[in-house]
Amino acid sequence: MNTHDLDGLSQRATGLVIELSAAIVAVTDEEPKILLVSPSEPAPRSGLPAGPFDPAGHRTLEEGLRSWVEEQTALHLGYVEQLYTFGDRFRDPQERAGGPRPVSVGYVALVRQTALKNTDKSPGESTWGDWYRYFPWEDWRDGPPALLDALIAPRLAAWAEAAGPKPDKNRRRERVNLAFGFDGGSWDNERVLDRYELLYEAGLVFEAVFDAHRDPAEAAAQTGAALIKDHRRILATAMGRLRAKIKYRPVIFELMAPTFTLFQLQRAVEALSGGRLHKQNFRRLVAHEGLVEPTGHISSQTGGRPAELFRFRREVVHERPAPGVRVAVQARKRAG
Amino acid sequence: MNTHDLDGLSQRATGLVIELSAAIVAVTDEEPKILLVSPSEPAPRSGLPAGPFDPAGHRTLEEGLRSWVEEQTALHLGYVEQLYTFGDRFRDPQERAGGPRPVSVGYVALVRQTALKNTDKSPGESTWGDWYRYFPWEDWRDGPPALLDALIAPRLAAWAEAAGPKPDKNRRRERVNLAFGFDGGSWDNERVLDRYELLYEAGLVFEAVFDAHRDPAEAAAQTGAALIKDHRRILATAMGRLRAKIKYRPVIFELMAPTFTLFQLQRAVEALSGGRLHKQNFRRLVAHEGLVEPTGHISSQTGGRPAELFRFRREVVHERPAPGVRVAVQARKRAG
DNA sequence: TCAAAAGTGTTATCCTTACACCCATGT
DNA sequence: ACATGGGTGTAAGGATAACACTTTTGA
Repeated sequence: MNTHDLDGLSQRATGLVIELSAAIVAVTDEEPKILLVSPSEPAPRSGLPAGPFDPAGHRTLEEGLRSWVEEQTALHLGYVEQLYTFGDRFRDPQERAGGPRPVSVGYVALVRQTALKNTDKSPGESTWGDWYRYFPWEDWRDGPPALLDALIAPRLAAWAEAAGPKPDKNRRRERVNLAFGFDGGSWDNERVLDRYELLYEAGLVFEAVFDAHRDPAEAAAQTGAALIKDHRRILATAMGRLRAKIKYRPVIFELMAPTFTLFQLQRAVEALSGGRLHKQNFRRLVAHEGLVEPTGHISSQTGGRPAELFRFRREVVHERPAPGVRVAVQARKRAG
Repeated sequence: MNTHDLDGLSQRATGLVIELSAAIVAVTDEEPKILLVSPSEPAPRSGLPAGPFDPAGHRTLEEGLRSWVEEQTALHLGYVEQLYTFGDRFRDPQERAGGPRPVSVGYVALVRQTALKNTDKSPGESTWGDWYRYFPWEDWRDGPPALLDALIAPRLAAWAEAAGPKPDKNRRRERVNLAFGFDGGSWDNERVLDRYELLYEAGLVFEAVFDAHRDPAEAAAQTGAALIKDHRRILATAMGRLRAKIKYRPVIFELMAPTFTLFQLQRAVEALSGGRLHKQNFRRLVAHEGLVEPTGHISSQTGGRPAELFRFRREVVHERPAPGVRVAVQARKRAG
């Protein structure tokens, strides 16, 4: 999945191609995972499952996406949601080399842990990767990531104060403080894209260095692993959207096995949210909101006292206007 | 602005064109307005400002949109947000006639009331229209619209119960009840798109009849005024997004003059939300959230006791994680 | 004088958050 | 015994929604 594949196709003539890309998310062993494909080309980086939209063959954009994913990963998608359409010039180096102008429509899809096993032996080279590998600064489950104060804060400060008119400096500083909660502000776990875009603009992610054809040695300043094209941007959008959405739609259950303990559910929410939740209140909350119902069965695989297994109560969508795990991630105010 | 314009352009060869469309919203005299252009073609319907994305000339999608809007309406856009990308086959009748496959990227833009006057005499044929003209069932400010019980409910029920396997019927009935709050459910003012899509699928909006090349006499069942192509769908998306967004982002102030009374602000929120708010609580809320600050000036144009003029407190975005007019539209439980 | 809108005060209720504490299992 | 996770009770504080009521203007 690479713009090279398109040379010679009719899209060439127009200089315009729509690429459909999917961030496919699962939660396994309490860790958030993302499905990746490794292009056969000698590319050093992997990417999301993706493929060009076929105006003649695809009835809708989403259908086109589903067929590409099925072809590349032998995975059948359930929940799929469109995220955003990116069309910035030169996010794909192929474009400078005379390739077509890529416009990419990003999607997020959720699959169950059980589906994961089935596709371990999938065709092609698709693999599951830890999504925090690409955004280490987004994982606050063990407290504020050291990376933030050690590397990101000073680098972004330097970028914000760089040469230029004063209003520009102020605006940059403002954006940094807002997105990262640096100057007394608080960390908003939904602003994943804002943060990634700032790091990109400041040249602190590999993609930025690469896209600008600057010295790859600068990649030493690299924060997180890179993906091809603007796939990491799509992944950031997916993360932000999911973190927002679990609060008012029961999407988390798309990631769970048919039955689960409340603790497993909590871990899954924490995995996406990137923070810890208050156990007792979490349990009361999901019960109170009518999101789950007991199955009567017991799991003894807990490592402690056996736990009751629950299932998702589908009826909840009729009872409440916005059913979701409306949990406040435990406040850990950053120092300074 | 019409796919005809594209014939002969390079896009022709590919059968693919990206159309950029904007729902430009303002609030004047307490009424929500939408900017429309009337194509010079002998089309019976008007549409949103729109134009094709130019891969060679436009640096980003949003920049392309802005340049088309400025060209067509002489209006400079401030706040702009991308909504969704639609690519369903045959939403544009031109496509059946051998035209290129249109993929449209929809945007919503907000402009101030003051900007409105400046463009009354704009070039081209752009005019402001009442947005509830296109969605009469969305305006609950004077109570539940009669249209709902009189026309929409029975027609949708008939559609849901139409021939087909039982699971399909159930699913259709479910969707209708959820979207319109018919069966004891409540009206969620954000589900604008869900409702429009159902009406479209059920053949109850003009566009559906027209697109399917069915007897235009059926347009008698028309609910709301029609727009060209899928522009009404984009407008529905814009409405839903705005109604959601005013609750957690201070976007409403993009529509207000620099200073305003609290009642004007309330009316603007009501105009978008389509419902009434509790006056006393609204005032306390915006004050309490720190969204506004008094200017010290007084307006006597109120029709009653003179009111203090307020302005938006920009600093609020630093103080709260999600500043917005988090108001509950006054509950008017539907009968039945 | 009356209608219309600006404002203030008060209360009951619900939700959130935090803390304390006991229960059952495996090692 | 103790670590780990399951599970219950309760109380303080804040936000919300619904009232009632007074004030100030223009027609």
